[in-house]
Amino acid sequence: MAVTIKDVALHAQVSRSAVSRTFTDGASVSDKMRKKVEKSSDLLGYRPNLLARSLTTNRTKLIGLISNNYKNPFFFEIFDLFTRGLQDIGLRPLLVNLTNDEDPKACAELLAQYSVDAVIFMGSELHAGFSTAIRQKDIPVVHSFGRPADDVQVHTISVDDKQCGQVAAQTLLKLGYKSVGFIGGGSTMQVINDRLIGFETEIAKHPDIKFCKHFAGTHSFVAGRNTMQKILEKPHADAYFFSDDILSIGAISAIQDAGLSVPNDIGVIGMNNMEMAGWNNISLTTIHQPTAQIVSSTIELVEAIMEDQERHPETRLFSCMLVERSTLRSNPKN
Amino acid sequence: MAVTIKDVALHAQVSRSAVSRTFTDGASVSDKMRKKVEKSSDLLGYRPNLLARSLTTNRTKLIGLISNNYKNPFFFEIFDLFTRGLQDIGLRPLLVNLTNDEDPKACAELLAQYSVDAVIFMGSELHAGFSTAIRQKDIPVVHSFGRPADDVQVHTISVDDKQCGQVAAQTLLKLGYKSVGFIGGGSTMQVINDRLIGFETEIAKHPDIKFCKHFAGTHSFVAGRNTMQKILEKPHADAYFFSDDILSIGAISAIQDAGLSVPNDIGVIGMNNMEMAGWNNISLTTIHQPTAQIVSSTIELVEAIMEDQERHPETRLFSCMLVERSTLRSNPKN
DNA sequence: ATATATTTTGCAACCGATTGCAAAGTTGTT
DNA sequence: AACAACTTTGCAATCGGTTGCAAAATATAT
Repeated sequence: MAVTIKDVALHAQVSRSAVSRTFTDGASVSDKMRKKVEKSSDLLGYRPNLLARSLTTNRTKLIGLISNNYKNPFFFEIFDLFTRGLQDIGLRPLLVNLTNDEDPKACAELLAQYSVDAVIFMGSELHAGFSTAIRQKDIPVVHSFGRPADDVQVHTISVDDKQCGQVAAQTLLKLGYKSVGFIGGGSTMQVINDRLIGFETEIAKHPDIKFCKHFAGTHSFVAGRNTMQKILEKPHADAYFFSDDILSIGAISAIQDAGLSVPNDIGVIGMNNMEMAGWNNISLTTIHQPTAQIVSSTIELVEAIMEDQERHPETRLFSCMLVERSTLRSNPKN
Repeated sequence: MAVTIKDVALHAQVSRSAVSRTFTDGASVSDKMRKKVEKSSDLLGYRPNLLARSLTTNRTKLIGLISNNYKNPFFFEIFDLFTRGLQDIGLRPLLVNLTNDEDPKACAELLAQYSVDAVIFMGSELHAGFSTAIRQKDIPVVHSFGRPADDVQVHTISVDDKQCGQVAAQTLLKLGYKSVGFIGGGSTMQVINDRLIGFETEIAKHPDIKFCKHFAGTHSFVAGRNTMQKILEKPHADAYFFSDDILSIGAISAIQDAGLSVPNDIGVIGMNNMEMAGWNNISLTTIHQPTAQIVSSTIELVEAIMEDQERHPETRLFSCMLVERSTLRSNPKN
């Protein structure tokens, strides 16, 4: 069995309180006592049991890390950032995979049973039932990389999706594209809708530009490819903005298979700037979201909320950035 | 504050034991009592605190899920499988990211402090210090998708790497390639070495075949691309077997940029059959590992070990399968 | 109805920690 | 040396549960 505080106390001939105090910072212990306890602890290999501790401190340092986006490699990058960021400050991510519509209510309950200090949801679509269930348990929630439905009050950190759409539109306009399209994942998702609004609003300022939109249903290679194949059966636009890089990559494969060229026949601009977008065989022009900043800001906010539970829900929006590569024409056509 | 067993006992006018018993299966409670308790619990919204429970049961249902492979999208697929598989049987993954050489000893200690019931390491290279540290704490470990160094005794579940190399070699031989190469990630990794051994041994049976090998240092697109670029500066083989799909994909981009064609000028066969390998614009011929089976077998083994800690370390090897796509010539050249 | 076997229940101790409080020990002042 | 002020320590209660044991309740046999 693992060595407990009792063993150390016995060995060092001191009270259990003394041992406890040397392991909680800010507690009052004399140097002499500390030395004595540390000697015994080292000898026996004692570490405080964090779960037992949590019983009295009401702090587990466990953070629920939830996502429903295990199919898009972009989220793996975010995963990496989150897990490292959390463990760097001594917090431990407890994972929940909501990919397959697992019951969000039950999942919220489970997190409560593990007394997580907070919950981070990463992904575009935060299930309303989940967030209310979790908040009802008084567990702080932060939603990152997405926007909740309008009626949900929750801390939100993401890129400015409308601006992303706007920048994409401006980029296409500047390059002289006359007929442009938007291709999104699901039509019901808030972030995708925002990107669409930003894009369409900007395009609408130029009545001579033709506009169309399509939805692929989900953010995946296959969805992008299939959607583009359908589009190519009829007359098409000369450039498309996609709500996710992975869609663009699928679409490009369809375009090329149809014997057309990117960017000569059709221009493509993606969204996210996932690592793959920079690969030389893809070289996707795309809108970059500052993932590292969003992640660290999320973690900071989580820390802050744990201190002050009453904090009012806040929204932090980050600016995007155009990353020019090779899937749009480089000069305005005239 | 959350509602506790005490609140329920008070409300239902029964003892705390009674409440506890209705929430632990196999305990002796009369139907009448159960109904009474359940009524109160439902009303108050009570769920047992799993961490408090763990104090007496010595079971947390927490499983440490460790990886040092957050850069290779193939592992995201495995991640998805593991997290879903675990939560399906009521276990919760506690994540540790070892990507950046975080101190494995400290990490092992941390997992012990959270009293995880077991640890799953997924990745090719299990740090010896880590595994001994964790086993010293009497926490069961299973290593999946990799092989530990020879001197480490630990439960191991993976594909038969030597066989993978062998199958790759046979495939190339059958298609009449006369000069073949092996391109691996790190030269020190056991799995890569095994793949090399399987490959080289098979090739060596045919003295007329030319053989060479290279190491890219790591499994990434860029590493594959750079390595191939170097190779192309001099006379090269006419087909290569890569120890990971992602290397192949990087290499293909280099080959194509050099104005050569896959498979006409150079054949490529990868390893893993990650989802991306099946994308139409890549269509990589590769060796498939049965990931779903490896994952579920790992989880089963973990459950078994938790029952019987004394179980002797065991190795489970799965067969691989060739997946033919478009990066090798389709008929023997003569 | 009584004796016996079986099931159900509550008491109290325990799991591994923390912490308020009062007693004991130090230090400084006069 | 006596006293006050402050620090350090241990006691005992507590966190939210589980569980062995004996008493109470119920079922079964005679």
